[in-house]
Amino acid sequence: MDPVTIKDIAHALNLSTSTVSRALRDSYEISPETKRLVMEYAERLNYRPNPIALSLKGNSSKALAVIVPQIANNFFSQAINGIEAIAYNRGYHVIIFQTHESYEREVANVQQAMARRVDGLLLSLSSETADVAHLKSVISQNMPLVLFDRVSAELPVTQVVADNFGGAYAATSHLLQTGRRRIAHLTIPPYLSIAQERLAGYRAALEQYGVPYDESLVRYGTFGPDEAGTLVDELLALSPPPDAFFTASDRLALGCLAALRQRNIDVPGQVALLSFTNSQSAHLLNPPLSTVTQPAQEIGQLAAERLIEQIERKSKSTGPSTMKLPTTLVVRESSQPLPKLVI
Amino acid sequence: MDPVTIKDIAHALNLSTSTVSRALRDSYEISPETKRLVMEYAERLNYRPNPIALSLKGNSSKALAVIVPQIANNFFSQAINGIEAIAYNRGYHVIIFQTHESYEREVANVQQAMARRVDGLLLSLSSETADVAHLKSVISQNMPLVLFDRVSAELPVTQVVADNFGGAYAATSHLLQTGRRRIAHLTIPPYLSIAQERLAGYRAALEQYGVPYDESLVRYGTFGPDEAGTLVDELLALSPPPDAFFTASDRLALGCLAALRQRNIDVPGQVALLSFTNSQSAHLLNPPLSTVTQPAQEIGQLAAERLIEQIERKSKSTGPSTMKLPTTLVVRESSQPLPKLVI
DNA sequence: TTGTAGGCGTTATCAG
DNA sequence: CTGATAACGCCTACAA
Repeated sequence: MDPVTIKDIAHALNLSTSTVSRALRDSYEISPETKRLVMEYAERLNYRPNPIALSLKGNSSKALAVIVPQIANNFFSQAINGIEAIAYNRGYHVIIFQTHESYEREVANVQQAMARRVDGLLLSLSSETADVAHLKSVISQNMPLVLFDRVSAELPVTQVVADNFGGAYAATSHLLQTGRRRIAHLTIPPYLSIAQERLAGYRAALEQYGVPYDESLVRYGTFGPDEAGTLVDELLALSPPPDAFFTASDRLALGCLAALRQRNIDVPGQVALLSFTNSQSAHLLNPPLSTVTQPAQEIGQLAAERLIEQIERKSKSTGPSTMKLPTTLVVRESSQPLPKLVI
Repeated sequence: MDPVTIKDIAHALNLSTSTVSRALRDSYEISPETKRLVMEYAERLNYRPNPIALSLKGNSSKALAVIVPQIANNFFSQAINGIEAIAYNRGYHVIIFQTHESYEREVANVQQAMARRVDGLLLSLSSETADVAHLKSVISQNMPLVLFDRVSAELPVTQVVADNFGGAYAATSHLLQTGRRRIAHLTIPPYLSIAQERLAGYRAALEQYGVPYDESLVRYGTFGPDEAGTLVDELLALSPPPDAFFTASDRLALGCLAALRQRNIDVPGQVALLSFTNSQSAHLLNPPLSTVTQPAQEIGQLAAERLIEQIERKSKSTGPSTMKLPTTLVVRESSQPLPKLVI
């Protein structure tokens, strides 16, 4: 019960493989009669061209590689959702790789994807990645590449990100407007572009409000298990302690909230909490979590669209560009104005 | 800067392609000297065999298809995480397809995967899928297939699921033990194996406690947006209204909680809420959500392992079997005993 | 020990 | 209009 090939059809119909091939592609040089014959027979046998043979021939595999740190993460799973939707519509398949935040794994995955002869690469950097030589090599081999979310300014490629600066600025401003002055920033490893941009937005807002930047209020997580507890403790030990937390991810937000609750810190009475997050249940938490939301699915879609464009018209007409999608600040109870102002 | 091929190496070294091929595979019939030469040169040029050519030749693509209803779903993204981990270790790649709960899309995806000549299929049925002819055809073509989570008894293949009956039984028993008697069951479409098993567990527990089964307390969602609100309203309109909700998914649990809260229903005072869920923040909700958790990642891992076994020793030594992984009931505040017993 | 030839499924080129 | 042939990259009889 092996798959039907053109050869099978040719044999059965006493035609040559080239005639059958042309008939199937509805070539103008084939007689209507023969076309009909071939088409019908192919239909009956449920003929499907072998995409592997096509790839080998045409140098196009109709497959995209998606390389992300973690699939089991609200942001990335939503982004992949967007990518898959676009890819499917354009006839591409999506091959998934996880780096598990490891640089080595990222390099290995990129090589594997190249070896697979994918038509293009969508990538979000691991938190360990400081050196992007492996991606420069990808570019020098003319492999279409689009970065999303965690990008690198060193790479002259199209990049799709959320407006992290704007989101962090809005978040911090909101906290300042509601009377907070000692705003801790709990964030992800500093190599990451998004960490830098969020930090910049945070600092810009502080400056705008004349609040001096205090380095000791900024802490970097490392994706370790239960790290939020430690960081929260360190911050609470400061004097004066923070009156607000601005966290940079789902994980940190939930970890931070759990830690605060466990230590019987009143949120938002003692400290407010506001986070970058794509968690579906932010509004159901106690207290509801104010958030800056990234349009994860749209980022995935846009990145996939740009990649496919790049693949299909290999003309370098449009150079690399960075596309920023707006984030959404949603204020929920947890960051409402302080009853009595601190300072 | 095209990828290096065996031919390139052969040319450069004045050897034939077959010699190079054999040298690279470390064949015994090649002189150590030649081997060294070839190996070193290949190394320098960073030669990588073209997997597409290998596939075309060998009939093995080293790729697995994973077909799920939705990637952006805690359960599935965790399961895929497990799948990818195993696949990566065994040298397989993972190609992702989403059915978006559509039967047609599922059929199309299965065909695409077959056309891609993947080595095996991991699938979780869409909620619309009543007819599994497309999968019988997969089996009849000798394509390795493993179902997980949403399975079908009609198919003689290996299936990996959580103990849905046991989980539902434990959940319902817990609610009964804490004094609830009118337990509503808000669940997913009835075609799904997991819906049936959960319903069976629910009924078994009721029977065990001598509480008559009331069909009007069971409602089926359809993955529509904001459907929980309607269902909750219908249930609350019953007389007597339910004193507990047992929901079958993340989505339903969060939707239900939001609806209850919006209607100012005290949870767990008026109604308790307990759910099948893989949400990472169940313990942070207000009130903390008691849950039955499926070992999503382990299900993915086990399914991938079984599939790869099946692929690699094509011997049909081990027939199809159904593997049930235990679920975990975690009781949190929301289903604590009722202060005053309802009856 | 190495080389030659054929084939995996398809398409493109060139002849009839 | 249709057919033979070569090629994509690799492997494997079979020859030498």
